[in-house]
Amino acid sequence: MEDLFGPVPQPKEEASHYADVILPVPIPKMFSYRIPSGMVGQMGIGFRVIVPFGKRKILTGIVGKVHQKPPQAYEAKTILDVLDDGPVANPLQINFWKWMADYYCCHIGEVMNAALPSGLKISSESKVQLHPDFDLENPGMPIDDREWVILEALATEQELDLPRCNDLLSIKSAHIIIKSLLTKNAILLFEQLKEKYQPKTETRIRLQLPYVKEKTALEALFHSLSRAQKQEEVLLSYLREIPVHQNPKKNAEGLEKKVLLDNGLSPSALSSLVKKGVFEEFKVIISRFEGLSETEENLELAAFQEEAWQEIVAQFENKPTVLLHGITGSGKTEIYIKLIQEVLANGSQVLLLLPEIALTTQVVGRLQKVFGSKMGVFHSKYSDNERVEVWQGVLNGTYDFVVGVRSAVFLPFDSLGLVIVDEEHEGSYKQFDPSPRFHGRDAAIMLAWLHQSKTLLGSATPSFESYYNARMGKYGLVQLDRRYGDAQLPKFLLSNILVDKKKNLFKLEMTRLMREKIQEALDRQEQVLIFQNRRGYAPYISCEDCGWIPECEHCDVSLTYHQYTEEMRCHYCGFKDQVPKVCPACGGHQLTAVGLGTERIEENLGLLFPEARIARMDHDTTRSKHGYQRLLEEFGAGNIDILVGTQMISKGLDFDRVTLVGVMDADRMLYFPDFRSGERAYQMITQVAGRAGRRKIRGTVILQSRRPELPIFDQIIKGDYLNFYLQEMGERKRFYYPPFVKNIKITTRHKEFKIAERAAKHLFHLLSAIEVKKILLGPEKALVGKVKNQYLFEILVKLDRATASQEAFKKGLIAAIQEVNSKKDYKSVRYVIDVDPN
DNA sequence: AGCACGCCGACT
DNA sequence: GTCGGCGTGCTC
Repeated sequence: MEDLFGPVPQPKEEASHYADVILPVPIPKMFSYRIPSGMVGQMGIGFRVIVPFGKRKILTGIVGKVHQKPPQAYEAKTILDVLDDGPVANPLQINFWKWMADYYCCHIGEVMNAALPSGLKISSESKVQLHPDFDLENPGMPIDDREWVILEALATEQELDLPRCNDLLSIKSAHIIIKSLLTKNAILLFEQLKEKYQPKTETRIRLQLPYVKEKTALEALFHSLSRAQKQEEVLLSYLREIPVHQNPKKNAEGLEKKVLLDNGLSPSALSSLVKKGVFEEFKVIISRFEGLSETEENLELAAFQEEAWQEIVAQFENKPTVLLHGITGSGKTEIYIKLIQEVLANGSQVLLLLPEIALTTQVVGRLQKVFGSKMGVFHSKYSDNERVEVWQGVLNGTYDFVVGVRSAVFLPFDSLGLVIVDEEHEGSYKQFDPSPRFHGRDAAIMLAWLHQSKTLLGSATPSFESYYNARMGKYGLVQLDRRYGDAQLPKFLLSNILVDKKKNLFKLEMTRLMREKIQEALDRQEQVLIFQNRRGYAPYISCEDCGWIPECEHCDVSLTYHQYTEEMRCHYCGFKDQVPKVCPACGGHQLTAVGLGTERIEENLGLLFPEARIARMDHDTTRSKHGYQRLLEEFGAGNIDILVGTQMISKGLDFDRVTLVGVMDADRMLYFPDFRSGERAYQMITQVAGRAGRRKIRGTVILQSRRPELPIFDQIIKGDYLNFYLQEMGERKRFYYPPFVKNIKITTRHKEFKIAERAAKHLFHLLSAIEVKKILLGPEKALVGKVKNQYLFEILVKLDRATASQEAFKKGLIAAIQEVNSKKDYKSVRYVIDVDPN
């Protein structure tokens, strides 16, 4: 503070500074710590700090606020250390975290946990060592046998971590013994902090300076090596790669050890040369990502794309969010590229979100050709170290443009100019399990808003929420209804399962039409995609005599039969069991698989088309990091004739030779007990149909159905999204479904049915007293009423779309949960709040 | 969420 | 008697 007379003299006792620190614990507040005076200038919002927490824990947190108000109710502990020279997160990110915690009713620590790659978190490990004043020969107090075990180990090993102590004593927790030794002043406990992120290094070799500077030294060296043939070979080989005298600079950079030894040289000869001081071994930090250079120069937009692009730019003038509704194959990617190039040229950053499955595909390769090494990829299959490198790449400006999955919204952007959410309607944008249960698209819109920038949503089949916002004028709307290169939309054929069944033409789950069309495609050497949104062999096994169905021991669901591994698995908790030989209920021998999964379709196809090469793409065949990529390459190379798959095959596959797409059970998706089932079915079928005939030949799509007369099929076939939307919206309005209301789902969870139920009822009662316009449904046993031995009850709340009433309700909700939780019967009940559930 | 503390039953 | 089971409360 300054006045006319210059700086105000500092008071004698300097005011203490405090930092409110975000810690990775699920407690809904920040924690205030005192900042040591020497540290004040070295830190601020977004810095990582190390703080003591509780009795013996040390945590890393991020400073969320700096102030000078000492806390009233307690004595603040002191920050132990600042970890970096600069902030790892900027103030804008912290605001983003706060918004997310508020909107999704979770704790800011949980948001931080999700946001930081775990490589940026620091783990603390407690270790013990002998107390320097302690005399092993003369302890001066009674030491029992188990204590001696620890002390003797410490005499030889200097220090021990806690798991090691447990091992030594073969007990689960040694802490009682450790505590006793501590009080006897026999040992000391200390914390060792470990940075998890390890930069990737490579070992390089270079010639020591004397041999570079003076030719005579090198000559003398060769002379002395005349009797060591292997070493001479190494030296010669090195000099062949790096002519040190012509190019001493290159010697300074050295040669990668692996490359040198790849020439079939002896590693031991090299190491003796290193020992002699001829070569020097050193390590350099390298990037985990290969630098790729741009290979594609200019892209040409078709006239209709150019038009759409101009319209998007124009709409951004007065709307922060624009929805690009473009049919499959209309070339949305090209439009994205042009927009991205423009924003990057202005010096701003761009984030492109893709659903998880779309990220591994051709889209990324395509973008890489255009943007090269300026583009970062943020993938869910990346290791922590790789994630940290993308994070730091954004921080230091290596990556101005990132393509990533939903968690890429947490990267440390400081000047976003544009956020694009492709396949905006995809349900997988919503994080479901660990909190924060956020929607990638909605978070992206918020993020863009915080950066004062724009969001483009792209989809062939927009979510009703976005379409509604666009039609109401809240978002801009741009339509693209032509395919690139004027490829034709596929021809749809509805095939009636029931009719074929009657005529006995329904064989191995396929109608005659389906079988004929597949055969025709095979005859023409074209490729076929078969879609069934269910993995495994069959949803369940059933006893033909008594109807018994195997169920999971821990969850309220039947077990899915996987033929390949010959076992039954629970898709909720992963429980596995062997298939019983006889029915445990009646002793019957007729156990048969009921229903249809991808595995069974694969098998059926093998029987019907024995000469065809068939492969399957689902969660089970693509579990490994490159499984997906490999299948795609095989398919692209034409080594596969028929590919069977789940939704995985509906995303981003763009292959010329696919002319037929078969949907095994088009009705299945319509019967989910969920208000979105119609929307989902439309999106799914349209999406997978879009894989057919993306080039010259017109593709064909066959939908097998039991009820082909349903209007939704006609709408899908005509591509009449608007009519489908309007019709469904009538229902949504009548029954108060989103987007007319905002949903919040609250689940209570307890290992006892009655307690979970009663807690839910109690909560329901408290919620109904909140003075906000709302509809409360429940509490009801969840659709899957038991998961992992915990019973689940759900309450569904429908709220007005107005932000104010949502905020008021959420406040009341948190208070209500706290009140229920304070009752001693319900202490161990867990609550899950899901805002905008899927 | 961890983790300590504290109060109970099943054993060397 | 002790070990270790889990219910309860706290974390700046």
